[in-house]
Amino acid sequence: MRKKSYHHSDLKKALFLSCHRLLKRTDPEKISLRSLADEIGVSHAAIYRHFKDREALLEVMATHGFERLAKAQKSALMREKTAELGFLRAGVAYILFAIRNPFYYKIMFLTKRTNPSEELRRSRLRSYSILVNACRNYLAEKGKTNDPREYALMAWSLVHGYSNLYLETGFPKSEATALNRTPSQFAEDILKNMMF
Amino acid sequence: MRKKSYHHSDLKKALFLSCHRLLKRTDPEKISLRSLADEIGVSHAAIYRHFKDREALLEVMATHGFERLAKAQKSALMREKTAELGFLRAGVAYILFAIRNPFYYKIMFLTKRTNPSEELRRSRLRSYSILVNACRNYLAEKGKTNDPREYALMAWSLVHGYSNLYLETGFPKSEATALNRTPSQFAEDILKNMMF
DNA sequence: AAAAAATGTTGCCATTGGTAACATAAGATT
DNA sequence: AATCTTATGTTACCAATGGCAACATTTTTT
Repeated sequence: MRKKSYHHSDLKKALFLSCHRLLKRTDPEKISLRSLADEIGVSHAAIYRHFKDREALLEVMATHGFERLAKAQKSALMREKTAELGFLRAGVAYILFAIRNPFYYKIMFLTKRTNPSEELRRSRLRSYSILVNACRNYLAEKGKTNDPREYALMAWSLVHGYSNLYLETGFPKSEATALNRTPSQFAEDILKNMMF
Repeated sequence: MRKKSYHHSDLKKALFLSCHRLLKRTDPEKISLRSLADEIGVSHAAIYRHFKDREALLEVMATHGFERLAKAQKSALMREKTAELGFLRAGVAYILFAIRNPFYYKIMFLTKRTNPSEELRRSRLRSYSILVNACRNYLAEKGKTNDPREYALMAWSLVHGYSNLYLETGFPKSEATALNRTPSQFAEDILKNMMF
């Protein structure tokens, strides 16, 4: 296997993986196409053969983030027997994902994508529909008459807001420790409070 | 009054005002020091006599944003007679502020300030303490036994999350119109749902 | 084998945040 | 009033960045 073949075997995937690795510890704002290219050992302009521009690459990463989130929520849901517990766990899973993947979370939400691709919108919607479903089941199980869409949006707002406040202000964290709990226990309490 | 005096009379205030005007219609990411300087008719380097760097200027604007938000919340609170209604209105006022001042809201929250100044932290905290207070009053009025800090954080998460989702995904907006309501009516319903 | 398409490279550009060296105005000190 | 000091501008420069164009080298099609 030649070291210096003119053509990289699969630059697109290499870029994805490299970006993935960076997003584990780096603010997306600080990821430059040039540093990426350097790391891979390719010229910066090569990137444009695979992504229209910087934004396009970040969008792909955001889409991947939504897929990972959906997976985490689904597995949390399925681990529980009752719809009620499943709904609760899915909410906690959302928050845990945000806390554990702050930079992924940031490209998913905290950066406005002016013209989101079809794929990004789909993956975002899929993640939402998991929630709405869990919500519907929970409401049915409890015989509650709330509008599921309204209730789902409320739940989403709650976990999303908590996550954002955690990441951007650190407030939920300090409040949780002040009350002798972990942030995720605290989040669970808040979710329960909303539910009952 | 000479047009071209070497010294601008109050460049710091001019920068603030110019930035304020821009933030009404421009994404903070796209505000460059040079465009600001151009607009005012001053060289870009002059800015550094008044602000350490770009971040310092944005921080001042963020602080101002928190002051405006606190004002809006306070006036909403005082307009109502019962603690319950006041709490509700303050929440709606929060969301309205975000919706009406998307770019201010963004510099306040959606951009991580790695080393927030003392002033920024204070103004942020003041806005939070208004909420906690309203919350405490509401709980007392209703004879509820919830921990006010937990309840306040829940409420904050809710309105913050709703605002973010509105600004970043447009979801609350489309859901609201789908259910034949305005976003703020919808938000009010969600808040009520949380409260009762 | 020749043509075409895909994928990389180098070189360039404009924009940006930031710094240094210099210029001028305004105040303070004598 | 003359001079020194400080505040506040200016110009000139730098390095990093996203992006584009023109060119180079493979790979694929025909």
